[in-house]
Parts: sequence; C-alpha cells; structure tokens
Amino acid sequence: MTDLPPKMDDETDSATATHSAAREAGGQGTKASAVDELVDHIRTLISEDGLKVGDSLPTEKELCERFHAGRNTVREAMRILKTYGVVKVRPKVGAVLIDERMARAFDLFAFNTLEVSRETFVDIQGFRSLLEVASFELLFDKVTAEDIADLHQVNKEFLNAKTAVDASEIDFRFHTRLVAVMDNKAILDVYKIMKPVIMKIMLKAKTVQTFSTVTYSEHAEILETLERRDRTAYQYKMKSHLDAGFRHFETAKPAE
Amino acid sequence: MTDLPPKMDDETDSATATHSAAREAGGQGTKASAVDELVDHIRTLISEDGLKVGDSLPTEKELCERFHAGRNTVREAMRILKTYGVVKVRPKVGAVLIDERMARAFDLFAFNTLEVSRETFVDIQGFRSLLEVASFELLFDKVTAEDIADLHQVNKEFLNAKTAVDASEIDFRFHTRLVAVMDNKAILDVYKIMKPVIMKIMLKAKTVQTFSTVTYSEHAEILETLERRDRTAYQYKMKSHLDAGFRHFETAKPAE
DNA sequence: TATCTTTTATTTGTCCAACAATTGAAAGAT
DNA sequence: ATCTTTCAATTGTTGGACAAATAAAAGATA
Repeated sequence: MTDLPPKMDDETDSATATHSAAREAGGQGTKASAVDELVDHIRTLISEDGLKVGDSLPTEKELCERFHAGRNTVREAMRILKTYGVVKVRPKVGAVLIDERMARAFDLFAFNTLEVSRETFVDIQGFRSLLEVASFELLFDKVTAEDIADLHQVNKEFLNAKTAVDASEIDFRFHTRLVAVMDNKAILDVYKIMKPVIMKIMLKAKTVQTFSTVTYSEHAEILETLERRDRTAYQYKMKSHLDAGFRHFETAKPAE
Repeated sequence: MTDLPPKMDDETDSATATHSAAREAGGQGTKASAVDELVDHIRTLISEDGLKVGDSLPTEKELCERFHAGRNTVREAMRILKTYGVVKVRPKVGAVLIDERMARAFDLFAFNTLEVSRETFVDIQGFRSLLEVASFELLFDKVTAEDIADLHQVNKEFLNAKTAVDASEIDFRFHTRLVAVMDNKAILDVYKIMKPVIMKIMLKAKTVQTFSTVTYSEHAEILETLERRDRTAYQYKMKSHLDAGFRHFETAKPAE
C-alpha cells in the first residue's frame, strides 16, 4: 500500500526532458551543467528507445562515449537517477530501470535532518483546503453510495487504533479515500505525495484519544453532509475539521 | 516571493537513515557504500551542529579530510543531498542548506512529455479547473493590484508572439502568474510540473491567431472580473475559458 | 551428462591528480 | 567613496588507476 504503481507500462516514464536541465521556467538563462544535460540525454534516450521497467541502460563507458562526457560526470548523473528511484545499479550487471519514485518521495521527508518548515505546513494545509473543501462541486458530482460506504468503513477503523501513528494512518486513509472520490489520478497522486507532511500535521495536533473521539465523530458528520448532499454544511464541516487539526501550528506562529 | 526563510527547529532525527546505509540492524549485514555512509555522516553533522536553512556546510576538501573519503565520493554524496532538495551548491560559495524537498517530491512525479494518454489530459484539465476556478475564494482573498498589473503585462505579450509555441508559452505564463496569486509554493510547484501537458493542451486547441485575439480578450475579461471582485463572473469566465481550450479533446473522445 | 567449483572478464566503486569555470573578496585606480 | 581589476578559493569536469563485485565461461568431479 506504500507505493502505488504509477503505471509505467504503456506510458514510457520519467521523460520530462524539459524539467531538470532546461530550467527555463523562471526565465533564468543559467546554462545547465554537464551533469544536468546528461540526465536529460539519458531520459530522452529512455523514452526514445521505449525502455521500460526491467530494461537495462548502457554501461557507464558507453554513456561516456555516446555523450562525450567524463566518467565521473556520468556517475553523478546516474546518482541523480538512482536518488530519484528510476534506476537501480549493481556492479557488473549495470543499471536497470525501476520505479520506486513514490517510495523516494516519502524518503525525502523521512530525511529528518531538517525539520519541515512552517511555511511548508501552511502551504500543504492550504492545498488540502483546496482539494477537500473548494472541490465540493466536483466531489458532490462524483460521489456514489459505494464511496460513502467505504468512507464509513475506513472511519470505523479508528476504534481499533492502538497508537497515535496508527490513528494518523487511518486519518490519512480517510482523507485519501475522500479525494479518490473525484476520480482524478493526477490529484490523487499529488495528495499521496503530500502524505509525509500531512501525517506530521495530524500527529502534531492530536493524541490517540483525540483521534478515536473527536476526529472520528467529525468524519462521521462530514459523511452525513455528503449523504444529505448538503454542500453548505459540507464546506463548513470540512473547513472546520481541517482548521482544527492545524490549530497547533497557528498558535506557534509569531504575531504579525 | 519565492524564498522565505523557513524556520526549522532541530528535531533529533532518530532512525530513518538514507535507507541504504543503516538499512538493517541485524548485525550490520548489508555493507553500505562509502557514498551512503558519507551521506549519513553529513546528516549527523547537520543535526549535531544544529545547522538550519541558510547555514553553510564544510567545503568538499574539508569533508574529504574529516571523513577520510575521496573527493568524488564526497561529490556523489552531495549530489544525493542536492537531489533531495536539502542543499544548494554554488561555485566558490559552497553548499548551503535549503528545504526544497516538496518541490523535489513533485518533480519525481513529473509527467511524461511524449506520450500522454487522454485520461491524463482529462485529469490535468480537471486539476486546473480546481486550481483556477474552484480556488476563487482564496484567489480573491489574496489578489493585489500588483498581481493584476503583472497579469495585464503578461497578457500584453500576446501581441508580440510570432509563433504558436511562443503564444502558448505566454499563455502558460499568464495562468502560472494567476496561480501564483494564491502565494502557495506547493500549489505553484505542482502547476509548473504540469506544464508539459498544459502546453500540449494549449497548442492543440489554438493557432497563433487564436491566441492573439480570442485568448487575449478572454484573459482580459477574466482580469476585469478580478478587478471588480466579481466572483460569480470570474468563475463563469474562467470555466468557459478552460473548457474552450479543451474542446478539441472532447471532440476527439470516442463515444462511450 | 549433470552438478558443483574455479577462473575469467566485465562492470561498477573509490580514489587521485590536473585543469577549467565561477565568483566572493581583496587590491588598486579614479 | 566608488568603480574596476586582480587574486584566490571553491566547485565543475575530465582522465586514469586500482579495488571490489559478479555474471558468464571454463574446468573438475560424480
């Protein structure tokens, strides 16, 4: 359940050639480094050759010759792809394509050396508000009885939660299932990527008792508004629910 | 706007090493590579010294000497940290700590440029509708006169566009600037990542003449509703605008 | 023949040395 | 005091060398 398979089969993946190196989005005329150019070259190579998960990349030496780069440059480029979770390298056998990007995305925030900044928390919570509150039109348009039944089912799991971490997992699952109602893979994937930060927000705000009482009943009330197709009530309840979970961060906020 | 100094208090990171070094506690079974060990060393160095965003790391040479590693090993370790979005390296000035992890996480999720399925198009367009139409409350709450002036400025550039590609760049810049009004880095990052797909949608729907006439005036009308703070009109105009740009995909849709 | 062991060749991992490119800081000129 | 030039420190890139790992081939044994 950790990593959804971002479906790499038919869609040749990870070929956004215009992103890492040609960072011209901001208008910065900074020329890309040799390593970044090489990453782009390798990505276009992957997409043009139609390489899929399990296929092998050329050896380091071949990449050196093909792209006229030093071996250390090739190695740094491969190190980027390894860190992205796109390739797995073993001695002798070489580099084979994998897709562990979702796991790596979570690793970024398991990388606890730096605490997540308060601005990131605020941004993510604002994003959630957009995806779960402001989306009510699309949500009410798509929601089915099965969705609501599933959501009730997930919410019931709170009663079995032993630890706060367990409860926050369930909490996240509830909200993820709600976002899934919209039946939009792009939105759902983005929501899942935000999981580590959302979990931190949930954990910081609540204890295990809070989850099984307050959060549980708030979820139930939200589901009720969904069943009644009461848009106004849904917006109010969901917004209150999100704000409540985020209150601890606001108090820590310096007066401005 | 982009870089605000995120405060981060150090939380002693317990486990969660780089998933490769301290992978298994069972009797140090897997020997970590020198690069992974070095990443762990740097991580503990960061936490022990209490370094926060904006602080500098030691130079490559110092890291070599302190951890008895070759310079290429140090460089590959730093490359990992750069890919994680934790450090930013510039010649002469060295490596300074940043927190771009959320942007990097979204990068992992970047969409394929070459071959995008129709479902992806539909999903992205639905996402845009959420970010640009359903977001009107946040949008109207945050928008300033300067924002509107900027948007007018960007829109005027249509008149200088020679090719359809140029025009679509401007079109995307307009919408990006609009999304930027919400002052939410996470949302903005996600929108930028969708650029390849959005550009395809724009290019497929319009010619260069269409851009400089229809699109230009539609943008102007949208800005007018923003200036008047007319939420209803904004929603209607923006929704029509997005739908119009997407019409070609609906016609190509097979009957179902 | 079939299976296990050893050797071999190839590839990645690490380190070293050298030079180019970048740029903050110091020195000099106006 | 301000601008320009020079300098020096640091990162970026390349090439070479050797060690470590390992898949494949060769050899040994039953």
